[in-house]
Amino acid sequence: MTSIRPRPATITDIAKRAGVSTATVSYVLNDTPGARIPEATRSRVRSVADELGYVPHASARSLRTGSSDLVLYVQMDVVQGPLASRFLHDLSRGLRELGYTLMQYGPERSRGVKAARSWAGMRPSAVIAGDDRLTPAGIELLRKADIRVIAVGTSSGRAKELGVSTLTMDHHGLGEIAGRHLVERGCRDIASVVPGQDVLRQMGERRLAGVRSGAGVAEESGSGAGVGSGTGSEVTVRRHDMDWTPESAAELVGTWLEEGLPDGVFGYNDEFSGLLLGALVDAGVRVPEQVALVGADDVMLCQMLRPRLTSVRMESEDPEATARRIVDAVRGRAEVHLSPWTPVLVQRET
Amino acid sequence: MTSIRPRPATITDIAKRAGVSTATVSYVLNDTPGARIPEATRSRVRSVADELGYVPHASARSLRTGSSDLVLYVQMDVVQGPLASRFLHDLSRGLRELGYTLMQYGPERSRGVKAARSWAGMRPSAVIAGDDRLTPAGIELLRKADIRVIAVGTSSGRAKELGVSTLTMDHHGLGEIAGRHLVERGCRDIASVVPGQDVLRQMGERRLAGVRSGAGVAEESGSGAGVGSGTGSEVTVRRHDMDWTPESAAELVGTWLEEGLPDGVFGYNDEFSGLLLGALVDAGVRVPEQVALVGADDVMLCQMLRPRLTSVRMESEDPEATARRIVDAVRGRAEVHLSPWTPVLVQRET
DNA sequence: AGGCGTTGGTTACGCGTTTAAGCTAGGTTA
DNA sequence: TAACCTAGCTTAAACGCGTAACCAACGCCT
Repeated sequence: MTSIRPRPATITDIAKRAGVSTATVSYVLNDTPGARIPEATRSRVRSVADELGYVPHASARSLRTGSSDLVLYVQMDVVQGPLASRFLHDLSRGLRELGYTLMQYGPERSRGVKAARSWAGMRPSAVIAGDDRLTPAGIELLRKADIRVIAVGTSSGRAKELGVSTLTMDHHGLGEIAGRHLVERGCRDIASVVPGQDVLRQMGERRLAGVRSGAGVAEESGSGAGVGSGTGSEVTVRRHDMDWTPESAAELVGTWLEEGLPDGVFGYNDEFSGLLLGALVDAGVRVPEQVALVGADDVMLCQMLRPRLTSVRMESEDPEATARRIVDAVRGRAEVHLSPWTPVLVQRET
Repeated sequence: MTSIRPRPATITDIAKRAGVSTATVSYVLNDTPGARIPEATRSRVRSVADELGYVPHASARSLRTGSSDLVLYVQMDVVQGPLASRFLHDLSRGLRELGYTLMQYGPERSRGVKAARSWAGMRPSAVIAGDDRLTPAGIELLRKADIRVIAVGTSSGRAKELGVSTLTMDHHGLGEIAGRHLVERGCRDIASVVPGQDVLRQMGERRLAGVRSGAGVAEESGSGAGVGSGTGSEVTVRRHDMDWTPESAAELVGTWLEEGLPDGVFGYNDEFSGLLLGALVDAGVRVPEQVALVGADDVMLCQMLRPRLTSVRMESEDPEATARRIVDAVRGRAEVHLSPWTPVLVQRET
């Protein structure tokens, strides 16, 4: 009370005041099994601790025990939107139940060894990060510090080889669903959008590949033609770059009007698709009569647009089970490789 | 190398290997001013540190120095969406430049003393949290631990009295802009939407009050009538609850069709407005001819909808300055009370 | 030769916590 | 009576780091 600088209470303070040693305080406050402390002492210590507003010093504890309860989630763009927040929520709960604390770090712009070093500094039990932030050297550094690594990304390929746990999203499968749907709907000239932006581009490429595969078009057929599976008629899938702006959407639609309108569009995303839908309506194109449109993620936006947007949603069959598996990886029990979401078509009006 | 459990290198390891004392290593690695170490020794120490993959133990350091570089941002629903992420980005950068590390904690469900205790455990320099998570007792606990508190919320009232820094959003002013705009546009029967959901409701109430004020209607005029400012004709503002679902939007529009269509709607939000727009179009209502619609936040969604959604956007005049002020609060230099966003109307087609 | 300033370090301690090991008083057993 | 338990503590040693205080050796001046 009289001290100028308020110094938080320590177990030493409690010990003095309760007339016991610090060890006793520690035993009481941690309910250490095997410690023989009579109830009278216990309650005395506890009430003093309460009175002093004691709160244990996490740093000191982790310094002593050598391990922290911290799990670092390095913010990334790989998994985003409602899916990410749902996932984060489940994960956070699962970890908390096991005594871990999930902390989000970022937005992070550094990568590789430099990033790994800054993560390792806080000696977390595990790091969950986008695989674009991880390099072999960085992973090695973390492993040496006995920190588990979980790489999140589009493809588990590289990370898997490095022996870290992975969490992937099946963008290819998502694209396949969209491609197949469009072909079944009768589309023969499909346009697939790839975002120009850095991180999204990779995912766009994978989704594009998926659309091709779903539409029964050979991988490398650029803007060429392939044979539609089953139907026998020709299906083409062309790739188009677009930025996340209304102007870019209008420009792309302009290009289509010149070069010939596709009859089916996979907009990469609900958001990209929303912009495209607006631009198409502006151009007087009737959706879905002239152009069918499929988005992805199934966000609320789909239900705001008229016509309502058809979308491919990533469904998690059992979020809790996923969280549990990740917790396993965090504890170092196992190296897990998960891809816990299944793409499902949500058909609406476009 | 031969150790089973990989133990991260410490300065002691480096010291041994470089043939110097730990003090020297510390001096070198921290570039301690005033320490007289010749370049030869410096580089030797550094290379050994590199070789061993040394990374300083954040806990040990903060234990020693008594202060951590950690700033805790407790996730909340009060400030959300694109505004929040932009803000977080600026803040994170500003803090990093000053040597702080911003960490997001949450989603947090506990509150009061219990929450404060768990935050205090990691001895951060400051905690930034929604004011709905803070109680006087919790704030007191944090203050005793010499941790700065920044309360984020709709109204700085309560928190200000408790002597913590505040960061508020002028929801009332936002509503005012919307209300004034609708009246100027000729609307006389205005409907203002308030979300049913917990956290959003408070903000909805404030925005509603703003709409009333902007429309020149007395505060407590429920669904009664007031005198339009300047025009002399009567303006009414009615309040409507709605959930964030398409069904709820349709229901509300249904109510309007029965009770009489308003000629102006403030949808609380772009998202709520988007749902309403869809429902209105479904009902054959022409927007904006029959009903003018104003959202808020000015997210990309506005440019996807047709007609394009008019919105009130919160503009930050100087994000960096804001970040700097907050950093001041974090350092304990000053108790700041900020409301760094100005509502601005972005007129589009609705 | 003695005093002094500078260079290049080292020693020693404390931060708050956990935990293995020891110690004491009283009771039980041989 | 001595040896031996056991309950109920206490002592002391870490953990990794920062830093004030100290120290030896050397060059230089008087």
